Amino acid sequence: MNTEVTIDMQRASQLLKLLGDQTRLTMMKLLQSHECCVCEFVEIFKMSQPAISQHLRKLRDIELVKEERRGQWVFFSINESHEDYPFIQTILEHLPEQNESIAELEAQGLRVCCQ
Amino acid sequence: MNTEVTIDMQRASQLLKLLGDQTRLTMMKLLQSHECCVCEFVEIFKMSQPAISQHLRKLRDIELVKEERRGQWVFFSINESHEDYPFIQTILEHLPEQNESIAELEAQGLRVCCQ
DNA sequence: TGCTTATATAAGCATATGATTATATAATGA
DNA sequence: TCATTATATAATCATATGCTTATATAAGCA
Repeated sequence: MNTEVTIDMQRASQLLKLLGDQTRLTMMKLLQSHECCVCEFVEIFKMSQPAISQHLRKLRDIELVKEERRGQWVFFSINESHEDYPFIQTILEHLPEQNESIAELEAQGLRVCCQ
Repeated sequence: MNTEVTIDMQRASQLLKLLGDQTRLTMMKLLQSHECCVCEFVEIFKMSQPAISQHLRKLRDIELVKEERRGQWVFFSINESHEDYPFIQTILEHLPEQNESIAELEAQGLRVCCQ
């Protein structure tokens, strides 16, 4: 017995199912270190815009990510205040950094900055 | 950057997808503290024997669990030597103990012992 | 040997999932 | 205002998933 907060099984399996898709899992890992907008994900994953939006919607529906419109773009970021974020975080910690994808974007001049 | 071993994204999402089913996730948590045979799981989950066997097969196919026949019964246990067991373990640590199901089994005299 | 219990596996089926295509909405800028 | 760019959403579809039913296999026991 320890003092850690546990998460109920139904909730846990729901979260794991969402992370059990390689695209969404990679999105979450990426978002841990960088905010990204939809068109950046489209580039990174070489996937259609609706496909990307639908993955992001699933992550947003259970509030794992937050969205914020800035001009034309909608930026997504990790919701660190999520009740289950500590759980999510320990999972993501085991995954390799995805900085390469971001670096590629930058190299191609496709990284979106809107400050 | 830390010294932790990471697990590639494809492998990670495959494992998370498997754990993203409440039955299999609960099986894994149970198996962490108790070996169980198929008929015990049938009782615990109130689920058909083929359904249980099929979940166990998926867990066994990627070697998250080991099986061992003892007489009529086939006992399943966690494969702690699995390359990715540390990853699995950190996930399971966040989940509530499932001792109650085992206790119920024992109360009903349905716990299988074959020594 | 034949019956019972435990388990595995195959086939079938309903639902879930993740993509595509088409279209709507929202912001920007000429 | 109109065209362009970014995004969301709806409809559709192929495939994956998880269950059921039916059946096969394996061990124990009378």
